[in-house]
Amino acid sequence: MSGWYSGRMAATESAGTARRGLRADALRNRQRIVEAARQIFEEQGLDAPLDEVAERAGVGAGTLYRRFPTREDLVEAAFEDELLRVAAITEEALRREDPWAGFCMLVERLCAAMATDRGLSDLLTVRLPTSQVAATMGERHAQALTQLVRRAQEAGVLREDFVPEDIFLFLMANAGVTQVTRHAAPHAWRRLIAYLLAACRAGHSEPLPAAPTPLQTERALLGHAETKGLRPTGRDGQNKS
Amino acid sequence: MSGWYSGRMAATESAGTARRGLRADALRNRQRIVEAARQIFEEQGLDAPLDEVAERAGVGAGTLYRRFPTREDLVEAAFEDELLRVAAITEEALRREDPWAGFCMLVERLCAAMATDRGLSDLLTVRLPTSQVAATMGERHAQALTQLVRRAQEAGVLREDFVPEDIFLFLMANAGVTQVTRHAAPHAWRRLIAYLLAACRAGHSEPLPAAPTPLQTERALLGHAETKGLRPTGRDGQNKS
DNA sequence: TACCAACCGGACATAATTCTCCGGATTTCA
DNA sequence: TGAAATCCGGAGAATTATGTCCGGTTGGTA
Repeated sequence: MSGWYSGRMAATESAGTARRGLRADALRNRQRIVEAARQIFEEQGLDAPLDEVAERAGVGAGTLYRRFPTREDLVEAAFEDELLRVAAITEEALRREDPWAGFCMLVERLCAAMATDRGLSDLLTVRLPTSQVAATMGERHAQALTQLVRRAQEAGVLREDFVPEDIFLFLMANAGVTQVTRHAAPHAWRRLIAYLLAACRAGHSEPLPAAPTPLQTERALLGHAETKGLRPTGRDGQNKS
Repeated sequence: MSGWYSGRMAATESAGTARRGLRADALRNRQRIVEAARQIFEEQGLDAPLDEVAERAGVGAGTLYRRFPTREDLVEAAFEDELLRVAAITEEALRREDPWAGFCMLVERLCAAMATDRGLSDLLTVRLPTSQVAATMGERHAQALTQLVRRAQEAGVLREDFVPEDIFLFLMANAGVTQVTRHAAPHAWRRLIAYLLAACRAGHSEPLPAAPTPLQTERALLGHAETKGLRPTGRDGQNKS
């Protein structure tokens, strides 16, 4: 949103489409498209119709497809800075002195980011490996992640059989919860994570965040069903055959 | 598959479409459609194209839509017996003497059923409240569920702040994991559930099932992305603009 | 200022899915 | 057996999303 294109990255050119040599109006439109995509993806997930992105950006569909030939190109451009921010979480967690606090921080911050951004949620689970950005980011952080886990285990606060891949397991679980509860019980995922962190800890068990009420649960499921593809089916009367 | 239509249910008529008074060929086709739907839904989830159901059933699209005007009608008919089987799990768990074993059995069996049946997974999370069957089944078992939880808590083996709604939380999390890992790491969900059960228990922590290897994790994500909407995009060469 | 290359945008072709219509075939019952 | 009620099935209209094409416009440069 702020400095999504900083000059130092010009060499990397990770977004798949050349940025240099663009005419002024082309560059302007590119920015508007990326910003619109970021919003739409955050609201609707990575499967959102691209025409809607073009509309919000105020450009024609042709402009969008010319600049970003595939959906993946657009996804990469839209989440470039967001992924950097996510990546920074691991390093920030490593800077914490308390190994357990660092570990919890990683899980909680990752899940929190996914809870507020459907696109990011898709990106970190379903689509992770199809994205070039994610690949490089994953490389860059697999090491930090392993380090964070090992440090907590050596401190004796994390169970020995925990493996770094479990983080992804947790992210998938988190995605499953947020996908359904996002609107009616936006904090349900915190309870899931609290359970999982309690299970990771060698011993102990801390009080859980409030559970969603039955009403919240019901509305979570209902609301999500309405949001997804379950429209009134278009049929008005019975067929009189 | 075997006795999905037992005469004693004729009074209930829960499937939304009348079954009595159907001509012989109509009834035959109805059965074939329901069986085909059960298979397709199990393989592809509840959003599978209905034409595919018609094709596998060996009937025309018109026949399918005449018998089941909405997708929900077909879903209900297809999962009628499956839901009864799921419902029986709770009662079976209650018949176990050990409260903790009963509780674990409930969670594990529910999740196992979801892991092998995409349609059931959808039904128990995303679409649960839109289904009439699920509503009645939910009524019937909310009580047994509460009883199972309370029993375990009174025995001192289940943490006091666990609530029956947490079961749904676990199911959503399980759905999130199985959705992604179904093909490449079909047992990843067991590890998640083991974590969650460990967290539920008041104290203790048992060894976890094997974690998915990095290769499995990668293939899980890749395979799932291929299966879902990420086809080759239809474009072959670069656009030469 | 004037020209050309680059770019814009919407109309259009394509594809997938849902749902309907109706001529023709089949079953049932007298 | 024969007629009438019922049902079948595929063609096709409507909808939604994707990706392309081309006439017209704009920005940059001489």
